Amino acid sequence: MVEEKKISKEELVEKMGIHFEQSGLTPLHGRVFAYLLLAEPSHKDFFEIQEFLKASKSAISNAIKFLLDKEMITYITFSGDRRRYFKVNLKGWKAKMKKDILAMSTMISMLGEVLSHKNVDKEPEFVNEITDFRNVLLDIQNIFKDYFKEKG
Amino acid sequence: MVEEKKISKEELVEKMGIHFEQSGLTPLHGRVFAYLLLAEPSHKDFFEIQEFLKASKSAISNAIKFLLDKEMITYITFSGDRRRYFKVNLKGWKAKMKKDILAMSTMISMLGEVLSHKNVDKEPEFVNEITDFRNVLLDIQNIFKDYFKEKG
DNA sequence: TTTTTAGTTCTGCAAGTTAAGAACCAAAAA
DNA sequence: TTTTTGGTTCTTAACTTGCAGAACTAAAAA
Repeated sequence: MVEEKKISKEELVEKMGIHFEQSGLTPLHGRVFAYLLLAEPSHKDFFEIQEFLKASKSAISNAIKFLLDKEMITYITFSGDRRRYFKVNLKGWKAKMKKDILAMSTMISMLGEVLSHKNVDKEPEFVNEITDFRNVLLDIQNIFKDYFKEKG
Repeated sequence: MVEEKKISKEELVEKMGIHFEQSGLTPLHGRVFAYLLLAEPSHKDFFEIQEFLKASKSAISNAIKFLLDKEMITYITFSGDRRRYFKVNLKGWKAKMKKDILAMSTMISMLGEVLSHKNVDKEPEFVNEITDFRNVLLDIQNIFKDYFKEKG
């Protein structure tokens, strides 16, 4: 049975690129990451990335620099070959996600400060709503802590 | 015992504003929301917001429009008073957060497409890593679904 | 009717961002 | 030593954003 690949690599890179863009990367950074996710073999050199994405060297260089810095990609090398071969770093990506999720703690502590500024007697319903919301965040945070404790 | 409020309202608005900015709002949109979170009473009119934040009418108008559209705030009115009094909408905020979290499903389905493009025989370890990562996302999504099913 | 209030919408600009192009550089090859 | 390879860094153009200011509008007050 021949497998049908409904959507081309190019199209999928664009589509995923848009998603990464929406989650904070620049269009090109997103496309570089998407390209590497789809790459077969999973490691590609500078020129292959540049050629596929038809972008300038400087843009590719900066994208690689950025993604390396965020630990969303790493690279491997082969002896007798000066080029670096870049590939997605799933561990780094996961760590980043974990960090983003746990950034919730900032919100939790800020809501704590908000509550400490409130006069409970004045608008008890509103104070309760904030408290409840903060408790939801605390619940979620604990669920995650448990999950990450168990599953890394 | 007299309560000491360590940090001023102004400072807290700036601090929270920066946090909201980092999570996608513009600086001013973030500050308006932060101001309303701290407001006592919890509803403030256009001019009070403008005065506190020292911003232009148009900027405040657009911030309010934006936050209303995202359902992060609502307003109440009082008979014989034409002004609208804006206040944070905790239900709407929570709903937005929930929606943002469940936007993860886009990533899950994209990784599904990535996997369908992969030749499993070629780099089984990498395919497994992606599969594992996708499963983590699925786990997290389910944890949220369960939590929200139980606790609203 | 005119004026004031409570905003909204339009216009414009300063600041920031994205990516291109060219100049540059270090290591390896010739 | 010179040239090529594999990039990085600097500069710049095009575009986007965030917000101010001014013009505008509809409802209420005078």
